[in-house]
Amino acid sequence: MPRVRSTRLADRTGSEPSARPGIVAVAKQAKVSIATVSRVLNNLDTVQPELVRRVRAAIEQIGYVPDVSARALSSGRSHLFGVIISNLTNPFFPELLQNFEEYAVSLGYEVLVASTAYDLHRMSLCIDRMLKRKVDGVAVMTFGMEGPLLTRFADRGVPLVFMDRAPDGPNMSAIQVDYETGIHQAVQHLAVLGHRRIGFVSGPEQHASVANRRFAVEDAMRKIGLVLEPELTFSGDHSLQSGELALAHFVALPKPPTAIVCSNDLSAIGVMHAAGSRGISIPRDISLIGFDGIEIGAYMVPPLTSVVMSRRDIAEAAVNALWCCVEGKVAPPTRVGTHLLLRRTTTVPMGSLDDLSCLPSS
Amino acid sequence: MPRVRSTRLADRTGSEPSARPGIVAVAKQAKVSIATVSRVLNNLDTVQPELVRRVRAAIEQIGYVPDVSARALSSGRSHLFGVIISNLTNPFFPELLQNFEEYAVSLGYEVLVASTAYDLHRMSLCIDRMLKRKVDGVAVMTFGMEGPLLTRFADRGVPLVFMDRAPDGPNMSAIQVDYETGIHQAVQHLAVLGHRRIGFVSGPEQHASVANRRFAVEDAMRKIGLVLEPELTFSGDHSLQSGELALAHFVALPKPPTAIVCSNDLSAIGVMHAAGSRGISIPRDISLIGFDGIEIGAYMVPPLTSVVMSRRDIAEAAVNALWCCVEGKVAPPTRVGTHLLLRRTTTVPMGSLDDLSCLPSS
DNA sequence: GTGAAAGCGCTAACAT
DNA sequence: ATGTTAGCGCTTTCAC
Repeated sequence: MPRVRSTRLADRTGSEPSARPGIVAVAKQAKVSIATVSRVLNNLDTVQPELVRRVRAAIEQIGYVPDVSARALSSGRSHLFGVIISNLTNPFFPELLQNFEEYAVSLGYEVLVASTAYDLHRMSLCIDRMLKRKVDGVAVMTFGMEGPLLTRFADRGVPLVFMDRAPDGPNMSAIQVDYETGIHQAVQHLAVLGHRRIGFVSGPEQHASVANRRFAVEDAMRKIGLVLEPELTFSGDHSLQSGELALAHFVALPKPPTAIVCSNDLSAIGVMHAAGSRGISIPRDISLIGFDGIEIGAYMVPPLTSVVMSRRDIAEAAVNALWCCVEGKVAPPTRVGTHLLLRRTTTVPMGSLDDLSCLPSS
Repeated sequence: MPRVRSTRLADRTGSEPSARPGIVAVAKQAKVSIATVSRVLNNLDTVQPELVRRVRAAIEQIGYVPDVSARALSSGRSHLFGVIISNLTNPFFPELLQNFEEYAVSLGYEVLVASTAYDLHRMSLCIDRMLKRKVDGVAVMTFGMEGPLLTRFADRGVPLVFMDRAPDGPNMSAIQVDYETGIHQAVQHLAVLGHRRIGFVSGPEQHASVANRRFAVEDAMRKIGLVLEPELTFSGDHSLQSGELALAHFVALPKPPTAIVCSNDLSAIGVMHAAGSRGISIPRDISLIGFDGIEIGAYMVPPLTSVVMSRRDIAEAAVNALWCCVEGKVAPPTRVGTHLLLRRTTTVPMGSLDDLSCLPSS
């Protein structure tokens, strides 16, 4: 006995919304079987051009839109990519997401965003959400997705892409980022200006992509005969607040650094803010370099010098890795570059300026 | 003849991912019918407690996760809410989205984000995407969704929620924002400081929520005997860049304003930046008030005074309106408040300071 | 190359 | 209160 499903919809709207035409309607209109329509929809080049034309015309004519749920149910693929990030309010992520969305959509996918706020429970919930929606792949842009949590994905064979380092596994891939180049440029730049006491504000180092930034800084300093002093290293969490704390820590030191490198722009902005409210001038008193190259950095006063990492490149690499996995193709290894973007938060260190200004009077 | 669908998955992963248990497995395990399982899943309180317990236990035991596609296909509801915004890179939207997501998820919904970049073609695409995924409702947080575009939603009976003003229709609702309070406070504050020439940087006024801000400014000024001069009104687009242009415009005037109110924080930050690069001091030379109260505003140097509008309230009102529509309930009318958040970008106007400083020497 | 038909895993009508 | 069963709109096998 036939059910009258459309009643529900009609009830909701008051006016009768035209019942959405299905694949059957298209088939009828084009005088072909639904199988053929399906083939055309999926570009299975085993259909005669004439039939393709007729089907296309029919689709156009009756305004047919395929039903994603039905397709997902029967094909097992949701055409959904998940993105797990820590926090949307760090401008880096929206910028990343914007690109991710654009590229994913161009490939016929939608994006499901979930933010963890670094909270283990919320992380677990995020995974549930992704699993429930049967995402075809997930880009994990936060840390803490190890061990037991990860196996939930692995068990279902969900492809995963990470930053920098992926756990072992058949469906795991990683986006390689070349931190060295940009960070070496940054450290070099400071050294050339005359800085020797360089401080570093780190982020949540559980995340490989964050730890690697510190390694790159240490490495760059070592290469020019400097060391990253433990007291000049502040462990933050990439938030504005942690930047403030970092500055407070540094200026309380007997010998504060003359320059600070931050693991991300948000902390750098925090440093600027804290400096401003203490009457410490950036860059006159302390030079500052951030990391990420977020747009708003250019609008700080003074504009923030930063090591730029292309959101677009990362987003596209991530989508691509996922897409390749789904399609059974091998994702080409990607390496995303970084480079120093000079703006106005660096200058020669305090001391050297004093020396210069002393010359005339000596 | 039985198909062996799982082969595909197995092929993908190499190792055999345990076939996902379905509702049948749960029913078998709990020794009830699938209908009962379905009832438990949907909390249809017509099931005996004992059976509920058994079903819950079975679900737990075999790690059952309902299949959303199947559920969507058969129930006609996707449990997906769409959010259409102009641009993710304006910090206001991520902050809004974060709250939207949290609340929607707590109600069992996922969020599909689409950004239009104010581009008509992309807008149309956004609607296609939403329709294709059969979202149960859409929050439209950008302008340009009028007429023909909107009817695409209306035809399908998709509930819509807007800011400030909703088109007529059975499934349309609007979040009322009380701009007056906050903006009156802002204008009042400037007036009390002594400002008379107050400039206004507007946004894309096609959007009611933007136009209303201008009205509120005009209204507030009128109430204290001032008028918003046409030459002191700059029409921007809420971007950082348009803030820069605005400042350039204002300072080129024979009599520049002594204070500027911006339609959003991003433009205000643009104004600050442009001022900084011209050696114009905020607030000494020009006082500045933004709108939105985005987090980063507090980290500007000096911290940006702004009219705050709660992202949480707006997000929750939006989700709630949509949810009520879907559930056939009547959404209670919401009114979101605004208020002035004093930080450090306002002070007495230049002239009055001069007067004071002249006193001793006269 | 094309069509007929069997499910995909649920929900909801109907029968009990 | 619980079970039985017919679809939801597709994809995909299999037969032609």
